[in-house]
Amino acid sequence: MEYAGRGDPARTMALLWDGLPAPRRGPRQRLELSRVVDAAIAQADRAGPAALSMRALAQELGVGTASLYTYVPGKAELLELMVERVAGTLPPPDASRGWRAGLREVAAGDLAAYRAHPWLLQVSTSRTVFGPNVLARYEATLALLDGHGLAPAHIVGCVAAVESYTRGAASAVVEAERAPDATGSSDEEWWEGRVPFLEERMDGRYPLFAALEEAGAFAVSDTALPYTVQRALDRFDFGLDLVLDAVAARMTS
Amino acid sequence: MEYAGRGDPARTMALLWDGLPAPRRGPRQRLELSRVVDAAIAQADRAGPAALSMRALAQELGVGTASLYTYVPGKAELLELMVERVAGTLPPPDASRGWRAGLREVAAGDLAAYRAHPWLLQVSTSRTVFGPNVLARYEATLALLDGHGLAPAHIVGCVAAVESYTRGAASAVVEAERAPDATGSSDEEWWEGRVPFLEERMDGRYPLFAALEEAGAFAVSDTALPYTVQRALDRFDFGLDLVLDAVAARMTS
DNA sequence: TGAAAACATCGTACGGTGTTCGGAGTATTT
DNA sequence: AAATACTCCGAACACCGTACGATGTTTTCA
Repeated sequence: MEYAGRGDPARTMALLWDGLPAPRRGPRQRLELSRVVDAAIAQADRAGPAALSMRALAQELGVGTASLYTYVPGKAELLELMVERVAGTLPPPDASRGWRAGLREVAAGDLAAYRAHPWLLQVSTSRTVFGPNVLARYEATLALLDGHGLAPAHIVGCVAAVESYTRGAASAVVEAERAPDATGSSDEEWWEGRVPFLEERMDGRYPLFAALEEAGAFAVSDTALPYTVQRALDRFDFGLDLVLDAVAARMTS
Repeated sequence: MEYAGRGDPARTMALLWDGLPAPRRGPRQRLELSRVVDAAIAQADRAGPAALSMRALAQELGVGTASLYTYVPGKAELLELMVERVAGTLPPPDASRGWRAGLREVAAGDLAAYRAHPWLLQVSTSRTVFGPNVLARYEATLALLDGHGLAPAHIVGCVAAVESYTRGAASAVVEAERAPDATGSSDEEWWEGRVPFLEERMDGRYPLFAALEEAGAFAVSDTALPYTVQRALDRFDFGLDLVLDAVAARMTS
C-alpha cells in the first residue's frame, strides 16, 4: 500500500492547487509538471501499479533520474498528483435524475477509474488527497443524498458504505482482469490445472459445497468458480443494487 | 498486489494439503515448513505487508537466504501458505443463531484477520487459494444462506457482496490504523497541517461541503473528516448492517 | 560589466529487493 | 565403496527509491 500525505503539507498542497512555480533564476525547466504526471499515469497504467519507477519514468521523459526530484519531492507526492488528475477526468455526479442514478454513476465512474488505473487501489484512502477535483467529487456525492431525510452522519455513512463496497468489488474485477498477465496463465489454464487436485481431495474427505449442491442442483464450477472478469462485473452490479436498496430503505424508515 | 497461483499447480496444491515431504536422502531439513510459514506471518504482521523479505525471514530462522527455496518455490507460494494458515485460525461460521448473526460473524472474523494481518489485503482474491481451510470457510459461509429461498446464484452473489464490502471497509480501517506509522505523522498532525491550506482555498472559490452545511448544521471536520480508526470502525458496522438489510430484503421479496 | 545568487541537471552511490547458480557437504541406497 | 539425491548457502544479477555534490545556466544587483 502506498501512502499519500507523507511530505511537507505546504509543498504538497501548493503542488495540488497551484502546480509548480516557474523558477525565477537559473535554467528553464525542460519539462512541465503535467507532463511528468501524465507520463507517470501512462506508465503505471501500462506496467502495473508496482512497476512505476522513477528511473523508467525519467528515461521516458528523456531526463536524468535525479532531475525528477526537482519537479516532485518524491514518489508519494507524485502519486497524490496522479490521483488528483484522475479525479478530474471523472464525470461529476448528476443529481438531476435522482440520488439513486447519481450514486450509481459515481460507483460506475469509480469502477471505470479503477479499471483504467489499477494503481489507484494501492493508494491509501485514509489520508485523503485534498486536491480540488477530489474534493469537488466527494462534495457532489454527499450532496446527492441531501434532502431525503437522512441525518448528516448517515449521509456520510451511506456514501462511505458505497465507496467501500465499490472499492472491494472493483478490486475483484481488476484482479480478475490482471490475473492472466500477472501470473502468466489464463483463467482456464489456472482452473484446469487445479481441478484434478480438487477432485482428488474432495473424494470423501471434503465434499466441496455438498450442502448447496444437494439443496439446489448447484453446480459449483458453473456459478461460483472460477472467477472470471465477466463474473466479477456481474457481481459488481448485483452487489451495488443490494447496497443502494439498503440506502433507500434507510430513507423511508 | 501480490498474486497467488503462479507456480506449478501440482506442487502448490501438494504443499497446501500435505505439506512438505521429508527428504528421502541427504541431510535432514533443519526447519519445518510450518515454522517457516509462522515466521513469515509474524514478520509480515510486524513489519508491514511490503516488508516481508526472504532475506530477513531467513535471518530470523537462522538459515541462509537461498535455503528457504528448498522449502518453498518462491514468495508467491509462501503467501498462499500464509493465507491458508490464517484461514485456519478463524472461527467457522455458526449457523445456529441464524444466517444474519452468522454472516456478521464471518465479516467480523474477516475484519479481525485483516487487522491482524494487513498483508492479506495485498493478496489477490481472484486466484483463490485452494487450501482446505479456505475452502471450508467459504463453503460454510455459503451454507448460511441456504434454505431461505435464495437462488444459488443469488447466494453466491450475496456472499460476494458481503465479502467485497468487508474487504473495502476493512481496507479503510487498516489504512487508518497503519497511517501514523507508515507516514510518520499522527492523524492530528496530518489534519492540522492541511486545515490552514484548506481554509485558504475554501475562501470563496471552494465552499467545502457548503450544500450540506447549510442543510443541516453539518460540520465537516466533525463528521466526515479526518478519518480516524474509530470512525472507520463505526462506518464498518454501519455499512455492514446496510448490506445485511439488503440481503434480508432479497429473501422476502 | 562583472560577480554573486539561485536554480536545473544528473552521475554516482547506498542499502535494499526476489531469485538463480554452482559448489560444498551429508545422508541414504545400491 | 561408490553413486545418488538431497540440503545448505555465498555470491551475483538486475532491479528499486532517493541523497549528495559537482557542473552548468540564467537572472539579479552592485
